[in-house]
Amino acid sequence: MAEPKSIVNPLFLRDEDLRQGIELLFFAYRDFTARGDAILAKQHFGRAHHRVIYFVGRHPGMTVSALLGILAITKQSLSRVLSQLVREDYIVQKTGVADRRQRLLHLTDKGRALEAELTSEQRARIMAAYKDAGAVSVEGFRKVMLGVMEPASRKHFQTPDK
Amino acid sequence: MAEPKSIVNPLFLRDEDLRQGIELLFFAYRDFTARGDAILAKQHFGRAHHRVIYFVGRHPGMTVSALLGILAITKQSLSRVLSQLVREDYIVQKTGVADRRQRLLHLTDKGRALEAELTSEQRARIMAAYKDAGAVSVEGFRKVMLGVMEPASRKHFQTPDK
DNA sequence: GGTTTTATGTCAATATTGCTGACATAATAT
DNA sequence: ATATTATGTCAGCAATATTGACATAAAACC
Repeated sequence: MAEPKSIVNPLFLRDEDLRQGIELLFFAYRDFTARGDAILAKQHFGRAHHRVIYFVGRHPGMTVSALLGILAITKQSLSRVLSQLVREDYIVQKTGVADRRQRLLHLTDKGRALEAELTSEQRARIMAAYKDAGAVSVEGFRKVMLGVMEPASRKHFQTPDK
Repeated sequence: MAEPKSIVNPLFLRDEDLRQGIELLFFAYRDFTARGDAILAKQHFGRAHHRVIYFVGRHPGMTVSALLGILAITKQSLSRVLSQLVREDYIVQKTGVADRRQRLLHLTDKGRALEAELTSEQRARIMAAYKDAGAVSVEGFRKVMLGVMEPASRKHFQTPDK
């Protein structure tokens, strides 16, 4: 046989490397979310609550539609989680001024506190990994991750100000 | 105020960059698994079935314990999925020779076919991203991902032969 | 001004994934 | 002979997600 693929593909595109890529994503994502899940479980919340809190914290005043667009789940799925968060005073919905159909989403103080607790752990994890790897590696990480995601998802990373 | 953090942290460790890191992981992982989930749904399987098929394909003859160690779930959770896959002839269990308590796991032809269908899509996705990003970026990606995961998970990436 | 579309919410039924706890069997190790 | 290990299974529970159907209020269109 004499390895036909090694002629066609550069060394970093061998089947073994691609499988390693698959596994890097699996283990990194799993470990990345594990701690947050544990914190949430104490509040009887799950990862879905975390995502909602995270993105509402990131984009205060966002609409429900925009959140649905980011999370890519159905409104019925979001509804339960969002209702809980509103009911338990982590999120408030303010009627839109320009468009009164909209329920603009904001974190409450309680919501901000939980967001900080959850995100700080993940931010610390990313920071440690970035620091160890160095700026050049971080740029490579960024490029590969953007390549892995769907083109539609990349628009969340356009940097208008940078 | 005059941005005290920008003095302490290099440019690539600003809060904005760390948040972007969190989001890169979220979107990349979500999009990475979406297509496979869709294929599985037709078979009335889910992502858990994919993971089992993937790792059994990767390590033929592995024990149930080893699989549990990799997936980091309970044996009860694995049991349902594994039983289904055995019942529907995707995986066979062979009694261990040295230790007859073990049920060594192997894919059947049917299992290998499904594994190929699922993995080829993900491999193609990784390959495209790697190609676009280039070898240096891939090495950076690798470093960051290893940094993000738990030390215990890193042992799955030791390269005894390379 | 009447019709259509949009933004949001809700009810009901279902599937998948995970958990804990309890118990069982067979085989290996001490 | 006893303890431990590898594996399996039953039962119950919780979280996340789905589809489908229906409802309301507000904006947009003609």
